Amino acid sequence: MASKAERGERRTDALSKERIVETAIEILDADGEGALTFRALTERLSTGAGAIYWHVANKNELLAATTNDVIARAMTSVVHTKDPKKAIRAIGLAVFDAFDAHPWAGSQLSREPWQPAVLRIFEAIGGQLEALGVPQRSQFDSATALVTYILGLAGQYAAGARLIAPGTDRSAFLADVATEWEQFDEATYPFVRRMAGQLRDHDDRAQFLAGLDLLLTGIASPPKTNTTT
Amino acid sequence: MASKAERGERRTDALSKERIVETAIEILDADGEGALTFRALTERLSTGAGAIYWHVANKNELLAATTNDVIARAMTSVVHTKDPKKAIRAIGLAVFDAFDAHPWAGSQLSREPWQPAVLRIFEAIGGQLEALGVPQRSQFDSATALVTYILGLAGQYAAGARLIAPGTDRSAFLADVATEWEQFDEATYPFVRRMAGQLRDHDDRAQFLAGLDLLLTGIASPPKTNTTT
DNA sequence: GGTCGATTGGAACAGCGTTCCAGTTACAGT
DNA sequence: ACTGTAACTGGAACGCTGTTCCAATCGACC
Repeated sequence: MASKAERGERRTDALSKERIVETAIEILDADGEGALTFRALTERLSTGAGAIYWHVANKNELLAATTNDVIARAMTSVVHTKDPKKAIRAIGLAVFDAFDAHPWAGSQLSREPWQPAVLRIFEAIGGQLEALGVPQRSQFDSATALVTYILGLAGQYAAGARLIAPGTDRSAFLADVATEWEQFDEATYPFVRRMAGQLRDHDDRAQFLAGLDLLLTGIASPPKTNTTT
Repeated sequence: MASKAERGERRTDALSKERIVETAIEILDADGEGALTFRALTERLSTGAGAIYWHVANKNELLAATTNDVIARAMTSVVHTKDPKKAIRAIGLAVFDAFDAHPWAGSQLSREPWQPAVLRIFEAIGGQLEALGVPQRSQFDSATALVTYILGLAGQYAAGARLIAPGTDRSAFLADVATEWEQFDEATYPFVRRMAGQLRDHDDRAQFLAGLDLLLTGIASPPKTNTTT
């Protein structure tokens, strides 16, 4: 943080990629994906478009930088544990909470994976698999499945957040959808109808964890030949 | 009033939502997401923007209609099986193959879930859980996890397809990324480095199935609390 | 043949990301 | 102290987008 002030800034209000990214995150958090335009950015930074383009290649790069920032912050907040299952759960929850706080990051990340930040998640999760007893040749599949699940949920969660958007009450919205589900045709949608009740009062975070645990159980299970215990 | 397309259309080249959606899919398949504009659409249909807006509310609705179309077609192609695991695998693969053929649908769907088509997937998968021996109260979590995984992968797969885009060779691209992985810092990315080899010659479809199986194994496992039956 | 709602085609609009460039700033070399 | 230069800035302009608006046309029925 203090590296720039060392050599004396060119100007006190000097522009920098960091300041641009920071401002972009503020706009995204405050008013959502649609609000992040170069015009909004220039106004907020009281500068011109050209100045921003000097620091940032284009909007995609800017978006990537914002999500990277969010994920990186989330990853550093993960507390370390010995128990590998708990560790993976902690990573998943950290990412989940990041997307909860910044839904726009979810939709961005699910559209543009393989950014550095995702590699960090991949690494962090993969590092636990050895301790979980997953054989080497299965680790790639397992890690990928976990990352896919986490990122996939991120995208859907973001979509959900976008759907409820304004001042609408979340539980009221869920209740509406649930009622809708209950009125589907019994013959073609029996399962959906049966699930309406659970949709109404489910908790996203708990559901995310439940799915993650299912995956972990599958991963930790011995390969499906005979179990000699 | 009653039947519009019964006999004698208004004009032989009559516009209709179906014809618009069909043309949109053609454009998307041929030239990708970015190519679908109302200008391209009007030119291809030799009409004006107003005519299209008479049948379609806006671009979002049009996009939703195209993905719905693709998914609906994929779902009808699923062959029925008695074995619930095989049935779920078949559903997953049908969806996967649909996204393989139409990558744009993947990114659209992961951004805008809960469309009718997704509900069809949810229903189809959920209907198998009873046969799998999943207790009622776990079925919601299990079905959601499965749909999340499938849709999440769709989004990432679509992103990957967009990345390789033009005439580039897929395996050459993977090799490049793998080489990149191998050169990461050993101290901070040991796992990523170890996985480089498997990334190089992995098969997306097989990997998808592997993850799905992990999830299925977890779902079919008895709940981990004490079973006092 | 006249009427009227359903449909069409295209011009016009506001807003977007991006490019371009003339101007300004801060320092290095003299 | 002066100047040359490269880093940086601000804003006008461009081409493209989704969308709106409306005058013209179509097809069925009186």
